[in-house]
Amino acid sequence: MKEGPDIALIGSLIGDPARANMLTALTGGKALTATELAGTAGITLQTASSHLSKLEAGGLIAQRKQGRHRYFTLADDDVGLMIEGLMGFAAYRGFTRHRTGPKDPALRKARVCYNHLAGDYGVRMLDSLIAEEVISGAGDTLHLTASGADKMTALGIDLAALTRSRRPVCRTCLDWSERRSHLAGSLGQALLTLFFDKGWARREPDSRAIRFTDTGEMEFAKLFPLPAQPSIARHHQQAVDA
Amino acid sequence: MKEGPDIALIGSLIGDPARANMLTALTGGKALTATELAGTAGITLQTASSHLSKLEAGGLIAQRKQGRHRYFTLADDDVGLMIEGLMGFAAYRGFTRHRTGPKDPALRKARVCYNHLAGDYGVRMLDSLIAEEVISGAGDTLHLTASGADKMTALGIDLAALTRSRRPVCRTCLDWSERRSHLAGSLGQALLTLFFDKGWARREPDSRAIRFTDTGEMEFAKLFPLPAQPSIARHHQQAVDA
DNA sequence: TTCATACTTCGATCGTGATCGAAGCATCTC
DNA sequence: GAGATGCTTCGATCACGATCGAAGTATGAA
Repeated sequence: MKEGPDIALIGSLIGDPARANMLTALTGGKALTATELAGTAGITLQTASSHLSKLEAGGLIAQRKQGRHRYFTLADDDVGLMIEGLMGFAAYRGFTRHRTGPKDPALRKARVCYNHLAGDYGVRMLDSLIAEEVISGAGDTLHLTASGADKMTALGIDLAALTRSRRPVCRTCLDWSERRSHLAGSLGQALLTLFFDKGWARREPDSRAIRFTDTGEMEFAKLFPLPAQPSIARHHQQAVDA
Repeated sequence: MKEGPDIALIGSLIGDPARANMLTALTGGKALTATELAGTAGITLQTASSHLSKLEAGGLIAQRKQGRHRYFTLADDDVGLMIEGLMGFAAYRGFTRHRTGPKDPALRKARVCYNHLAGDYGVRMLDSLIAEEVISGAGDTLHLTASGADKMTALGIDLAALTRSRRPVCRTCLDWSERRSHLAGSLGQALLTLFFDKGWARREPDSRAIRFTDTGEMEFAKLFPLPAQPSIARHHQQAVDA
């Protein structure tokens, strides 16, 4: 017995409601202060401080001092993917937090997943990128094609900078609302940043939801057309049925 | 705040060491009795019973009465994938359970992941299946090709039976030791069953490890040849580096 | 310097949940 | 039937950890 890695440690870190709320908030991608996190979790600053030090000791979050503030973020992409994965599992089981709020449709349409685009739009974007052969790959191994690299450069994305880091350029991330993959990795991050920079989309205040502007919707539809007759329809159906 | 699904519930279920041990044991795929699970977790039968009812209420496990025994299994494939995913995260963070046991190399080579093959051999098998165009697909959407269906049928796999169920035929499952995907879904299960039925491999007693026989090794290498010059080498490197 | 803000540490309280003994129920064997 | 085995339920204990008040430290503002 006692085989394999220890999942109880991570489970217990996530298992506390206050910590889970903080982690969920941090999945929004913005760096938050201890006071802000205490507010979202509904606890005092002292208690929050205790939780935050535990999360940091567990390697789930990182902090950055800036003046008299301490900004907390998720430790890295992996933590974001792991939490988004758990959310997918929980959502599928119906473990929603009591009422599904009014913001729910907006979250399902488009939201921030740590640092990249998730929700219906996120899944559509990856589908389109694959259909247009910007990205190719089988299984979980994705990579940019030569023509895809040209397209991304034309969009104004500095591919050299992306490949310079040690992070993977293209990764899949399981979407909790769609139960299909969207694009993560440094390219996924760069694309979301592009949307913000071009003014095509902006974050809803105090939410993970992303609202596209009218021109943003148009440009998105133009850049990421849906395949007319998706060859993956059969599998998609299975994924929904499963 | 309070957006999205509730991950604290699942976290707290997994967060208890006794429950985590039971779930890990059940990831071996075999149905286990309450007494056996109590043994692996190192607790009395009464305590185990309490934990098991909680896990069942949370939808993570299912039980099946058989005479005076109650056999427990993971509720479905999704639970297995979720736990294997957490293990991958935990292993990568170095959250191993104190000493990495002597069985560790065997586990990394080949093991049962709920109902399909995992470890180095599992990853190699999926790589080969994709390289040989038995399975195709981009991102996380995998499906059998026409020629692949013929090959599987020739092996003695009843594809009609696989597609009859509502489960997906091909799925990816993140491997905690390799940090890459292997094949899950009903086809993944059917292939592992085939190895056992043909006598090519057998389970180590009281372990998730799988030991291939000499002929099993040969047949496996013949059936699932490695691509000579893997086109995915670049991405693989990234995944390892990340 | 003085005050305010942001956060941590200490210490005490308190509740929840893990644990196990004992008793009860179901099923199989003889 | 009697006895044994497998498991659940009840009840009590007990420890750990979540919580917050109070005090202490660091940084910025006046």
